[in-house]
Amino acid sequence: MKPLIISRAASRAGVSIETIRFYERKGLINQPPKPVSGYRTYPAETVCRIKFIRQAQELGFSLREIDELLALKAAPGTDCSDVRNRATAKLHEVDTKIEQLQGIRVALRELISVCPGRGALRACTIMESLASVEGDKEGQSSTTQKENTK
Amino acid sequence: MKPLIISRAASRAGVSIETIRFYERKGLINQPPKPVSGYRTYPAETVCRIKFIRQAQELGFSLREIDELLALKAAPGTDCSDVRNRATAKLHEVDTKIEQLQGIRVALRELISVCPGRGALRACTIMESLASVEGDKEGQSSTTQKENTK
DNA sequence: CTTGACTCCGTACCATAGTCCGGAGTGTAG
DNA sequence: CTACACTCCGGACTATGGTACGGAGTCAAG
Repeated sequence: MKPLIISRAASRAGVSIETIRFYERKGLINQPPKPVSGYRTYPAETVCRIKFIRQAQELGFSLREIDELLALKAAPGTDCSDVRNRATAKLHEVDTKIEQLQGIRVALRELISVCPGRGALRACTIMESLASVEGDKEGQSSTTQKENTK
Repeated sequence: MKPLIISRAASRAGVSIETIRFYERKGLINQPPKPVSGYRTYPAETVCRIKFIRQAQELGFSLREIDELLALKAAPGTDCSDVRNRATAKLHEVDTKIEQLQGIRVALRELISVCPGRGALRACTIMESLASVEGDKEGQSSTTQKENTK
């Protein structure tokens, strides 16, 4: 049985070697001790852990969040509800993002449907509606420089 | 009439001073010439341009894309269809993003609904399904190291 | 005419998720 | 035993959209 050196671990996990090193630097996975001479060998758990990370990424979790998830996994007293709550929070985030994008979609559709689609740019309603957003005369909520700059 | 120095331009456009400078560095807006002595004054067009940028950002355009949009605006022979095509392409991107997020949503919902929601982590089905993704024995599509690393 | 707020400018830094590089060491096939 | 491929390692670089800093100059009020 060939030792699980980094290249094999990477191909098993479906990531690049660089990604493994990156995760090691980020503390998402442990770097195996370096033998006195030779290459590091990775335990099979590391491959699982990387797959876990990729799965969670596909669900929209950031590496930071995944790190927390993995910490929960390691903590002795973790309750299932902790994990479930995180999943629920993420679901809400995803919902919000979808709503925002749907708003964008509506705006884009509107823009496109109204645009004549040919002719000089003068007549382009898209450019117009992007450009003309007049009517707000600064200083509504900003009294000083500082507030705006903060 | 007070001169439109950067702080006033920023508050009128609803961005920070730093953002204006950043856009100047990026070439999205022109930096007004510096007077021999004193502060730069911005033309009103710059404020409009910044508002245009923010509007387009809200529609999901990146700064790079907005730069192109602005270039179109400036080019003499630009046809309205150029702009329309970009908006349409962006609409497709947004649609794709929404679909991806909906896929994520479905997966998260499924995970959450199956999870008991309480009890030890051992029993947490979310963790389980994230962790157990066995069945792919590396090297399906990767013959060499290089391919994986690329 | 001083003080305090502001501008100007380059540079460095933040987060996110990696990717690439180059030199030195190592493992193995021929 | 010698190539050659691979590992190890730190550090630099990518893209995105800004934010922060520090010192020098400037403007306006008191």
